[in-house]
Amino acid sequence: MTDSSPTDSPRAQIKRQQIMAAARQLFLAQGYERTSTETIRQAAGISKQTLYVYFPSKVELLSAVVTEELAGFTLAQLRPAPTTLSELRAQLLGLAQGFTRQMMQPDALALLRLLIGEAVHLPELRGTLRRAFPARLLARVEALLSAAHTAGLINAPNLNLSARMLVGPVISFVALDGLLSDQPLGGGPPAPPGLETLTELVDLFLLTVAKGSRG
Amino acid sequence: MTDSSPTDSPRAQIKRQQIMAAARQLFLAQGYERTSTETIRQAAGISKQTLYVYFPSKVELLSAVVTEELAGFTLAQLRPAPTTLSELRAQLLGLAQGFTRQMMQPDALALLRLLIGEAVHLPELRGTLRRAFPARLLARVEALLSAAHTAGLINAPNLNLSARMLVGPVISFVALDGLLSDQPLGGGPPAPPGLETLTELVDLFLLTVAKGSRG
DNA sequence: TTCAAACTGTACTGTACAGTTTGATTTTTC
DNA sequence: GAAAAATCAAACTGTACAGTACAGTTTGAA
Repeated sequence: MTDSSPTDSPRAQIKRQQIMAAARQLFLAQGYERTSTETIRQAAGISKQTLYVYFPSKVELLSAVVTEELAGFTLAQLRPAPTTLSELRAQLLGLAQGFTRQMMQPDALALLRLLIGEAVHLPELRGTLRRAFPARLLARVEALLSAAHTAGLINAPNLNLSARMLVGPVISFVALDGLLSDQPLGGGPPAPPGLETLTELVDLFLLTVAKGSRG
Repeated sequence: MTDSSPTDSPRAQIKRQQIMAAARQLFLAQGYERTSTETIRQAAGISKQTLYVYFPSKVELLSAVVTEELAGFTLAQLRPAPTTLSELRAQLLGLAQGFTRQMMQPDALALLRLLIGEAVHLPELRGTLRRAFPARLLARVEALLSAAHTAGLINAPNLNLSARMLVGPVISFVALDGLLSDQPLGGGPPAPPGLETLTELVDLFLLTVAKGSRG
């Protein structure tokens, strides 16, 4: 937003990245309030003045970090609409697997924690919530199911609820095992659900949209 | 824990509650770091000295507040093991409904936000996570399904995953619409899913554990 | 009336922090 | 090699905060 960089030269870009990398690590590890600009400047190896040349305030630095971090999350490639149940199954599995793999990383969980805990109190981050990863997954699955429904593959009168039947269990792994478990911070990442579990989940899910299962 | 109350007289109990009520409101609205002991003391209408007589530190006050708040959440009464599918259905619906009704309250969401955002950084709260509400729901549903399975009502080789198939979608409402939506803070509570939606959800879920649907 | 517990207000300690100012020094660019 | 841009260190401003010290006041029961 407020681009107070000295120039937009490659040089300046690099410095920006250098500052953001340092800030990123600290914000994710300690949270926003517990991280001081002094610590950030030390970690970035620059003077305080330079920091404020590149970012007008601490909160704008956070905003830049979070925005970039969020942009790093990707959902599995959008593929052509499925024409068979087996294609649908494969696409759903791909989405579920890609999501959990990325999300169960310590950094991803820390980012989510940061967003959930701080965004309410920081207007600068408010809009970021809408673009948050789990919400994007729900939209994507809903679109996929809609296509499958149009193609006559499945039976789903309530698309949003059906999407939640798949996305919900996936989120439950992240939320319960990732966000709400009390493992010590250094104690390695929480174990993500295995591929077999996700396959089993997708198959259970397909039962709920199978043709003929309801009116 | 550290009980530094002047006495355990009813009088002291009341004062404790009075302080905790003020702190509760502030912590939930603003978060831990953004709430000062000075503000708490003002809201409680007492002197700073008194506050520190009843609670040895700010973080212990938070801990007391969170612990009490969490104790206020209840799951639907434990009922006798279901003997018919229709009983199972009713019990599942009761759990899902009770959970969402409580959880979609602004205060409940704020507490969850506080737990997720702060507990990692405050050893005093770490253990509280294990007792957090959503995790309790999963355990309860799993136990219920186990009983139903023993009674021969359902088919569920993977009890934990099956429980997640119900709990996950319920959590998805809280997580996506409650925690990760960016509605302005004063803008009323997020709309909880209606009873029809939850009924539909339970029925979809039952398809995944219906006898005969898989080996 | 006395006594003890609870409470008050105020001032204070020590610390931490975001952001600014200054004036000098380095680095880049032409 | 000079002008311009970027960076630096360090001191400083103003504020905020957790927790303590203190000296005096209220309250309620014996």
